[in-house]
Amino acid sequence: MQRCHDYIEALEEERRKIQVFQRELPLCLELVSQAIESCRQQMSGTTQEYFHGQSECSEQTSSDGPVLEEFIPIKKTSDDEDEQQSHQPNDNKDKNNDKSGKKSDWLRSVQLWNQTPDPPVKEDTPKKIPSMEVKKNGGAFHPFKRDKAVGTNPTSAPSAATSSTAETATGCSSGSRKEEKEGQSQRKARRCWSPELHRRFLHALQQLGGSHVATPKQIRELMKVDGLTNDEVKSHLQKYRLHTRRPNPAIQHNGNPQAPQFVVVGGIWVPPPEYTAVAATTSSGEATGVTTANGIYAPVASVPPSHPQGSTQRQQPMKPKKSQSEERGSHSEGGVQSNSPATSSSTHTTTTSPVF
DNA sequence: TACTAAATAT
DNA sequence: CATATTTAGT
Repeated sequence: MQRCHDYIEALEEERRKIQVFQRELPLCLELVSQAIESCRQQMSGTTQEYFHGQSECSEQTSSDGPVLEEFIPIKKTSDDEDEQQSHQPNDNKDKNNDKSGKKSDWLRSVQLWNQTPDPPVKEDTPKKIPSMEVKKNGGAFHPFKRDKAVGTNPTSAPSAATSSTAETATGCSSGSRKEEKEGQSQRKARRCWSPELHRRFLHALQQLGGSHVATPKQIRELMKVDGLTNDEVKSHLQKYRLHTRRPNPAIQHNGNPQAPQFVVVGGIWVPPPEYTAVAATTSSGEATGVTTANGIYAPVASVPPSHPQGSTQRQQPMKPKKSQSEERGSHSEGGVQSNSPATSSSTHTTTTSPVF
């Protein structure tokens, strides 16, 4: 008897632990519960020949078991995640009498956990509904409000400012108009990359050794701008890389050797070779000479060779995937960059950075 | 309409 | 994390 009792306690202890992982181990939890229950019954009715058949006993009978009240019938209705915690499969209200249904219930619930949260419910989809009916109610009414998880964040007020200069809202054309609607799609308000912000971005980039080795997360951390998210940085980085890579095919040569002493190669985007300075620390170099640690606008002094393409990035040819992190160590960019094919017969490429 | 920037999906 | 696609603002 005593042993049994201890056993039960031990099991309960286990169950407590498992409970934390209900989602992951639903069956485990269930089995332990049943085991406990079975033991209890057996004990209580030592004499009583209760035949608990297949462990199906209901717990409630005696149910001194504190347990299971966490059953929440649950239905996935609410989109809120997590609520499902307890999800005990058997909401056995009927227990004994019908053993058949049970098993299937379990399975069903298990699946739910895995995915497809709420097949049944029509609306209320947690996130984006692919499309479908979307737009139609242009605001008519959306009974269900879609709270925005992240929402609240400061975003709207550009302020943020992070220390130092308050990065005036600048740029962003048109004043702030944030429709507070909130009713529907809730697309995050666009973040405007003010010059200040971009400057920080560049700075971070520089510290990290170039747009191709820097990762969004690192960048964000270096920028130290509060409300900024990885996704925003990521997106900006993407754009940056894009711009920087193809400064502009057209211009060069075109015939006007004369006047334009400088061409706008790409404004801020094209800060090709710098980084080197910093790179010193870590090496690399990759970018030929052109020191210019410069800040943002780097007048790329001629340097025909490097030019847009050659220098900064080009590694594209092969290795399309995975790889990239390590790099930096040395790699002076195997070949490439060097030569300066005629391409730029061009004369000078001085950049001027227009505004941003 | 063509393009760009930023958000979001893969 | 890298890219692709979508949604807006010009």
